[in-house]
Amino acid sequence: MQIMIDIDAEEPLFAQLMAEIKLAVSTGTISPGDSLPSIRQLANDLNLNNKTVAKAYQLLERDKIIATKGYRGTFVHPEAKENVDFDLNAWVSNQLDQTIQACRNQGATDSEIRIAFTNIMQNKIRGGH
Amino acid sequence: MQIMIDIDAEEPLFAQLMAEIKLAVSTGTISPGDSLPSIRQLANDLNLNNKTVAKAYQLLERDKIIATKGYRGTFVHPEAKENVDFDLNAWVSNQLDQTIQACRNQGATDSEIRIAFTNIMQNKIRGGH
DNA sequence: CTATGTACCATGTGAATAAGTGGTACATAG
DNA sequence: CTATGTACCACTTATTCACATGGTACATAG
Repeated sequence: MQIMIDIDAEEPLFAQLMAEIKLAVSTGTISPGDSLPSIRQLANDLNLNNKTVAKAYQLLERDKIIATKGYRGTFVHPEAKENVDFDLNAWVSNQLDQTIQACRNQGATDSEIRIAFTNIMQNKIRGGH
Repeated sequence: MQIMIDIDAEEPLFAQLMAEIKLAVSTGTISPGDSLPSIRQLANDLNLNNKTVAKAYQLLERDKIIATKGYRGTFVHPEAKENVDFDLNAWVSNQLDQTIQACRNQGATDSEIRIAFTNIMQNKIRGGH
């Protein structure tokens, strides 16, 4: 498995790494059960920070592309090949897009939508003021 | 109609003004067909900037609380009393809240939700990278 | 000429956020 | 002791945005 990270790309480093690993899974370069390099090892090889690799690994585990087994290391998830096709971010984008379009159709300003969104994300669903 | 604006309040000035006018409508202080002070006049009386008052007026017109008639001035909308009860911002908040909770339930990170939201608001529903 | 709403231009301020870096520490198990 | 993933802490950098301000200008119609 050879991974190239472009520091100058506008795509975040952790996202690039995620994409590369997903690609490796979908192309069969790595298969379910295969072991992956440790966070520290991969960070060292790619000249990345541990946290950056850890972030990518955490998200990949959430997406059931990989599975960490604590001190035993990290492995490709048994159902990785099925799960690489599901893009959570795309799903989220679709959900949000529908809602936003509905709000716009009701006449809401983008500014108002943004403010409402921010309030919700901060659990400040303020009513009066 | 007496309107008080609190410069030190955390509520934005234009929002305060909107709330005051809505209140005046719902309490009957002003009635459909009544004329409202001009933007410049009200800005002067309340010591606000023209743009701030104009913003409040524009949003109130969108919400069909008031109706501007060009050079003839601004008036309380015929159906103002019915429309003051509908809070577009609250409706937007509800829509967004439901969608966001659904995304969270799918495992999406708040950060991911924010990024997807930002991309959509910028019409950059990027697919690849 | 005056007043209406409206449309541009621009600026400043403050807050929130993403991304990444860095360090320390922990329990686990070989 | 070493290596695993993981959890905290704090910090910098850059971007985006809401809000408010200021000025200029326009067509409209009295």
